[in-house]
Amino acid sequence: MRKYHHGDLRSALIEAGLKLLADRSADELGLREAARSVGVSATAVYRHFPDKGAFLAALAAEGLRQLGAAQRDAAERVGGGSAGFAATGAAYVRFAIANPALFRLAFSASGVQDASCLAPGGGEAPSNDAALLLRDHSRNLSTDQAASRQIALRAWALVHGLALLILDGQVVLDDAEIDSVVSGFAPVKN
Amino acid sequence: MRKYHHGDLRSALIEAGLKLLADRSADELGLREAARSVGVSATAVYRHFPDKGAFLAALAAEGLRQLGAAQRDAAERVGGGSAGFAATGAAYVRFAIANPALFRLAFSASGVQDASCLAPGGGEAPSNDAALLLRDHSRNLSTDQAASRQIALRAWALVHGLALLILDGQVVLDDAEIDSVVSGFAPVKN
DNA sequence: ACTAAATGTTGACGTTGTTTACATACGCTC
DNA sequence: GAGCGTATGTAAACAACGTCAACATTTAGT
Repeated sequence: MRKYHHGDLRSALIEAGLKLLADRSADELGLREAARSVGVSATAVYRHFPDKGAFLAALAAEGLRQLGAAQRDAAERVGGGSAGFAATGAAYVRFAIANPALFRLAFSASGVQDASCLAPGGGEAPSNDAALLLRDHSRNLSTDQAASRQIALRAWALVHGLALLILDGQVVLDDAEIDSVVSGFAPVKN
Repeated sequence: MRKYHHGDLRSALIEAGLKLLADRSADELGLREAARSVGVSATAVYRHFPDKGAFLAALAAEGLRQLGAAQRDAAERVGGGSAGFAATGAAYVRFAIANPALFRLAFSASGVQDASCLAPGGGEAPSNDAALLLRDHSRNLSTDQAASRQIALRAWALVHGLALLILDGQVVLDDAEIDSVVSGFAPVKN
């Protein structure tokens, strides 16, 4: 005997969406499918999200949160510092491998617009842990603003590219090689 | 007075597809839409492609060809060598910016499976110009196979990540800064 | 000229995102 | 507690999509 009102449909949908993203990609994920999997009618979703994009954005936000947490954990496990920086990089790539669809979604253009802490003029404080860790670690490596921006940019681009090349099957790396590629990163004068 | 037979529908569809990818993304691109835009019925497409995936794969292959050509041009324009390597990197990022949907498609997992020249054991000869340029330039920087693989990996990851971060709006860079980030790349001992 | 293959069309099926109109349940005030 | 407004869920419908099956027309080879 199901109740007419679900209780907390919004979170249930998000949880179901995350579960579905384990084997489907984000654009194979259907609104109706998500609704079906929590046992609710297709259009009930629209009481909690204006459209599919908003639903995906919510999933993306959750993905970003999980990524940040994984990175923070990894950095603390090695005692922070510059080893911690490398650890956040490896954690970034491993998170992508472990959650391909969620990772992709978190950084897709339709996702939440503000993973970025790298607007040209320094920008505002990043709103998520992943970006915050990147900014702080980069600042530790150089007090000069332009230099630390370059460091952040290169570090982010490196792990982001590596992650996606692996996800797309363009490149095949074992765990050790991931560490080696990521930690071989070194700030360069320009 | 249109003929019943089109003449060369396959190439016409590909051309139309490329044109459509200028403002739609690859999964917003519809088979029916492509067919419509060359003035042919929806199902005519199936005489030339087994399914939508095959159509997109053909577009991806063309994208990869264009990317390789742009990189080769760029490298030759600066006289090859290690400046040429940097030029291919910048060209990679600029191509992505100029053709976002096509670039994404070219490297999506469903695309042609072999942009990669970076299988673990050296792998086979790459089948496209982009990968070939990467391999050759990396080999010029180190005769040691493992080292040149690392160089290629890092270089590719850097430009790939940078390109996608820019496309996804996670990061905002002007032209000069792209050059600076890309050419600041330096091989590191690990 | 006849036939077989290649190519294009029509119509249909099941799926999707979304809208509109309607139904039910919760929480508030009296 | 009765009544009522709002939050929440449902049902039916629409257009668009990918794809299949059956049919039509054109081309090419004997």
